[in-house]
Amino acid sequence: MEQILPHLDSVFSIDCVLFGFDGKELKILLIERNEEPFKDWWALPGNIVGSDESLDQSAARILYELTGLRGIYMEQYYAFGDPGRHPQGRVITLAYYALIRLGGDKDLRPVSTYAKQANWLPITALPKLAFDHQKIYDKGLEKIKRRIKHQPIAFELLPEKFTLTQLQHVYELVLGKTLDKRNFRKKIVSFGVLKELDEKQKGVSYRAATLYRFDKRKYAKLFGKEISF
Amino acid sequence: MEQILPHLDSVFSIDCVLFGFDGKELKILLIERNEEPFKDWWALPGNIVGSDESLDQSAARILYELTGLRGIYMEQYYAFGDPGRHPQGRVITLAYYALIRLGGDKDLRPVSTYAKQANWLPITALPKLAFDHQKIYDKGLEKIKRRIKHQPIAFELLPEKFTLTQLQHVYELVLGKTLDKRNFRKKIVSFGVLKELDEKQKGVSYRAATLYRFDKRKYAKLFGKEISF
DNA sequence: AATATAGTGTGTATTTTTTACACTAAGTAA
DNA sequence: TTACTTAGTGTAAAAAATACACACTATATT
Repeated sequence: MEQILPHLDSVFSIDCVLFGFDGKELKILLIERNEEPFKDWWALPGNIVGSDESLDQSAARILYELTGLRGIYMEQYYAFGDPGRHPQGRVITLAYYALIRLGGDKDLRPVSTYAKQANWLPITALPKLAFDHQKIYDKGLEKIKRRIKHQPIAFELLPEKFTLTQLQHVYELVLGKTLDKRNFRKKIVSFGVLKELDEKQKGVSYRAATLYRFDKRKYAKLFGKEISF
Repeated sequence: MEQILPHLDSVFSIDCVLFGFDGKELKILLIERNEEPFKDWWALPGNIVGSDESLDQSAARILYELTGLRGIYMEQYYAFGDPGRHPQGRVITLAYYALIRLGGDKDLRPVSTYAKQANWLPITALPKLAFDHQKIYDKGLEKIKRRIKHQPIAFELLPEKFTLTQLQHVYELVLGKTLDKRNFRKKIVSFGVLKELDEKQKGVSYRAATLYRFDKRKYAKLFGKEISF
């Protein structure tokens, strides 16, 4: 988002693609703009980088202001700076993606005045986006597709305790293809970063699945080894 | 590089890690600063982004000013913006790497006044670098290590016609490990992006090797398929 | 002409990884 | 007790990765 346009040569902002998973769908958080340009359009949340904060801090602040969440996994992935990308002047923006597990829509905080509303929208049915935000989103999705194959980031979209089926579901949604159940389980277990718990899924009307947890200590020991899907 | 510091809230620059290969070693281009801060230190070449140029254009211009070269493969890879990274104020910098084949040091142009000299230095013996440029370089090397495994970028470091041994040499230098000759050739040929020429290496005092060329058309046909080393 | 030198170019067997594929077990609800 | 729904498991075949050594060829040297 780039509403504040002081008369400087250039403005430096951060835009965020916040991916959320509610157990069913992969969604991103969009805000409906209440100001020109692109009034009434949907846009990625973003803001100007403060003068005393690091880039990562700035991204975390933007996310916090919108969702009230802290400690979320975020990663910088690309800078967009075409001279024409903002109709009112030069705005260079740095894109971050974040991965968030959604427990209902309660995560949403009141939103600042420049937005009418903020909403989690499924990535399978996104509206037209303001500015070059479609490009920013596309590149973000591409990045997490690539990264989920090599880094243990899928867990960031799930609750602390999860079933293997849920984990597979995340992979399938991000990669955009179905995976074989037996092969998936074989592989994910062979990485040795999961801890099997003495606990079962609850509240389901069928056989309850075993719960697992991502084991950071085991993962730390693998340092250097490549994970690959 | 960040010499110009107008009294703005923040300054936005680009720094470049220019990787060059001379047939023997992998080198990067560094400049020796002639101004405070970090006077007499070696630093990555860089400059302020102009108000009417895109980020890629800006990076290309910086490279051109220093080397006289155009049409070089460059890629943006990370933004560095810690509040303390520049002693005189807030400077956010976007890092690019470039891959260049060196044909002797003739590529070097006269250098602007803020630098005493510019030099290609082997990456195996780099001096201490100004600002946070060591961090920027480290991340750049990491990036090309990763990218050379999946994208056909090694050719950018070689002349148009090259031998398989030269190509292997590039991979070994970038990856920092030796590769098996037979397996390397088997694999690289199986990708199907090389065109074998009716031409041999010249001027060597031993059996001349066959020359190859990177075949962009064949590569275009592979779109979507993953290359992997 | 013979020899030394230095890098080119090639094949196969073994191991590891990836893929394809289908049924039984367990728990809940009616 | 039966129907329903998802959990959980193994094996065989194919593909990919690895390990490994020697003969060939062009030139330079004597």
